[in-house]
Amino acid sequence: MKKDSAVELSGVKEIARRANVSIGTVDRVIHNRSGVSEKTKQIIQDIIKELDYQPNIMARRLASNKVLNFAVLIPAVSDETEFWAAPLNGIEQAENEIRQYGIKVEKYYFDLNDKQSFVNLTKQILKTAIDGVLLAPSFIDESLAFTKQCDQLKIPYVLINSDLPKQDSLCYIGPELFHSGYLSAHLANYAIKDNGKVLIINISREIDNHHHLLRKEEGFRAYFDDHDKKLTIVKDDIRQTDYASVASSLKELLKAHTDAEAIFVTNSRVVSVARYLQESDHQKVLLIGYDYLKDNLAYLKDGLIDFLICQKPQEQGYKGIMALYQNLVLKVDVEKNYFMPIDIITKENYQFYRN
Amino acid sequence: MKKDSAVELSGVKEIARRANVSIGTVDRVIHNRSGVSEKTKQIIQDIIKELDYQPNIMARRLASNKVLNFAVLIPAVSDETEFWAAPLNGIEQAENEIRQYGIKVEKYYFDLNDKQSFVNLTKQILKTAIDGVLLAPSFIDESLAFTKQCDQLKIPYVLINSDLPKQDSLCYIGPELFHSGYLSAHLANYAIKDNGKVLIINISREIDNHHHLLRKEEGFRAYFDDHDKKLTIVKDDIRQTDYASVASSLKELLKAHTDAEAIFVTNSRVVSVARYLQESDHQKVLLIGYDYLKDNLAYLKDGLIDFLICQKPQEQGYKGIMALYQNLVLKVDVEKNYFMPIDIITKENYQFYRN
DNA sequence: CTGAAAGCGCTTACAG
DNA sequence: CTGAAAGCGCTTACAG
Repeated sequence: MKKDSAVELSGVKEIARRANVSIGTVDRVIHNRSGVSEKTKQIIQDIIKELDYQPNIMARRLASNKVLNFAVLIPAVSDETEFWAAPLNGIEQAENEIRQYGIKVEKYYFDLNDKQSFVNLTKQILKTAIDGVLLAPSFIDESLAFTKQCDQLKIPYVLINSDLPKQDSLCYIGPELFHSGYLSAHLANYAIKDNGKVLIINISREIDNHHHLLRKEEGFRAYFDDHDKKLTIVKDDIRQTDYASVASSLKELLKAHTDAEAIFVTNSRVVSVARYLQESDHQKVLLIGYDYLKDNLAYLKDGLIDFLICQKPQEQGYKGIMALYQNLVLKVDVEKNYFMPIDIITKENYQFYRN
Repeated sequence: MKKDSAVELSGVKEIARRANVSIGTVDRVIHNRSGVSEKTKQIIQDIIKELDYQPNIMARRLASNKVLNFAVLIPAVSDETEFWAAPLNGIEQAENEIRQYGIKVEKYYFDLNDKQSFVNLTKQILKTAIDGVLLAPSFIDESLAFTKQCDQLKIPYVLINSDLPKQDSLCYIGPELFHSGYLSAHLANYAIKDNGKVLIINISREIDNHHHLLRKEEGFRAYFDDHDKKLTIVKDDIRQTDYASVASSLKELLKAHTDAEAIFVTNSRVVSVARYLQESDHQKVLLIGYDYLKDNLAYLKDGLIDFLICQKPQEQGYKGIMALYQNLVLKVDVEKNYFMPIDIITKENYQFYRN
C-alpha cells in the first residue's frame, strides 16, 4: 500500500529479486549459514557488494527475538573502593541505552580483599549462558585463568581499568599509567626549584601486587630524567592504610624532609595526606593525587590538594559495555586499546568534570 | 508460532486486550491523537500506567517509515577556523549512529567573516521542511532573529559553542567561559612570583563583538582578586591577526615587559605568540592558550606552550545532534545547559586527549 | 539446497 | 469514535 512499484527497493527483498531467489536464501548467505549452493551464494554476495547493502539493525533485532546476556565482573563498591561506583554507573547507563535492543546485563561484584570471591564468581558466570563479559582483572593469575576459559568457549571479553598481558581480549579500555605519572611530574615541576625535593608516596596494603602504582612512579621519575632536572626524590611506601597509621608515617617523613616542595601520591589515598597536612597545619606544599572522589574533592576545594589525575572511570564502564554491544550486535570492529584521556582536575574545573 | 498462550504479553497488544479495544485505538492514545472517547482514553491510560508500558523504539521507527530532517548551521572550516572541523566531526559521527533510525542531517556552512552568508543560510533552511536545528550562534542579533522564527514554527534548536541570552532553545552545549579563564589563572599562578607580572593577550579582529574572549579575561582576573595575589596584569589587544602584525605587536609588548613570567592568550591564536617566542629566541615564559589544534600541539610538544585549554569541540557537535535525537525520537528530556569540562592539555597528556 | 509463511511490536491509511 | 488489515525489514521454523 505504501510503495508504488516505481520506488526503488532495497534490502533483502531487492537482493532476492535480483538473484531470483527467496529472501530466506538471502538471509542464509548474509549470515553465512550453511545450506546454500556455492553458485547462488556467489551470485547473492555479488549483489550485496554491488548494492553496498547495509542490514537494518532495528529490523534485525526486532525479528530475531533473541536476548544477549552480558556478564560484568567488577569490584564491589565500599568505603574503601568508592572508585568503583563510577564504572558501575557507566555500565548502568549503557545498559539503559541498549536494553531496547535486547541486551541483558548481569552484574557480579567481588571483594577486592578476597581473591576467592573473585574465583567463585568466575565459576558462577561460566555456568550461565553468556554472550560477552566485561572484566576488571584485579587479580592477575585468577583473571588469566578465567579469560582462558572464555577463549575456549569463544566468549568475547572486554578488560577495563587495568590490562592483562597479551590476552586475546576484545579490547582494553582504561588508563595508560606511565604517562599519568609522567604528567604528574610535569605539574609538580612547577613547584620544585633546582636542586629541590619531591616526595613520592605509595599507600597500599598490596604495593607489590599492585604493579599499577609502580608504573605511575616510573613515569613520574622518568619525567625528571628526561628533563635533566636536578632534584632529590624521596619515596615512601606506607602499607598500613588506616588513617592513624598513615598519619604517623607522614609525621616522620615530613619531619625528615621539611624542605619538600611537592608530594605525589600514586592513588586516591592522597586524601589521607591532605588530611594530615591540614590537621598538622603544615606549610603549603604542592600535592598531587588520583581520582575524582568526594573526599578528595573536599580537599581540592580547600586548596590542600592541587591536582587530581582522573581517567574517566564512568566512561570506562560505559565504553566497555558498548564495545561488547558494537562487536556482538552491530558486528563492527572495536579499537583494541582505548586509552582514557589523562584529565587534570583542579579547584577551578572540577565542577565541570564529567566522569 | 513462537508464543504459547502461557507467555505473558506486553506492548500495545496486551494493552488492547485488557482494554478490550483494538491496537489502533491504543496507538491513538499513546500518541495523543484525537478521535478517542474520553472514557476509553482514560481506561487505556490507566492500563499503560499500571503496566509501566515502554514503547519499543525500534519497532516504532521501523513501522513509521518517516524520516526526520535536522539542519546544522555552523561556520565553514578554513585555515583560520580549523577549530570547526572538530564539531563537524562529532556531528558526522552522531549522524552515522542515528542514520539507522531514519534521521537525515543537512549541513549549512557560513563564513565567519560574513554575516550575510549566515543570514542567507537561515532563510534557506527555513524554506525546507525541518524537524530540528543545530546552531552555532556566532552572530548574536542574526541568530536571535533566526531562533525567533524557529520558536514560531515550533522547531526545536540546540545551541553549541556559545550561548544566546535567554532563548527558548532545547539546550545549550558548550563551555562556561569565565571558569576557563579562572582556571588558566590558577595554572599561570604557579609561575608568577609575588609582585610578579602576567600578560593577557587578545588576538582577534572582532574583539568587541566577540564577548566570549572578554569573559575569559574576566575569569582570569577574578582568580587573582579572589586570592589577593599581588601582581601586575598587562593586557594587550591585537586586532591584526596576520602573523607579521602580531609579531610586531609582540615585539613591542615584550620589550616593555621583559619581566613577564606568564602569558595568557584568550584563544587559539596562542600559536602566533608561541611562534614569535621561538623565533625571537625569547627566554622561557609560561604560556597558556586555547584549543587542540595541530599548530598549537606542535608548540606544546616543543615546550613553548605549557597549557592548552580545550573544551571537547567534537563532543559538542556529537551531543548537539544527539540532544535533538533524544528529544524528537526518544521523547526524553535533555539537560538545559550542558557545560563541557574544562580540559587541560599538556605535552604529557595530549596524545591521549579525546576531543 | 530452497521457498513460503508467520512473526517481531509497532504505525498507517482506510472503512465504517 | 473504532477496528481490521497491510506493512516496516528482517529472522525463524517448517516443509519439501
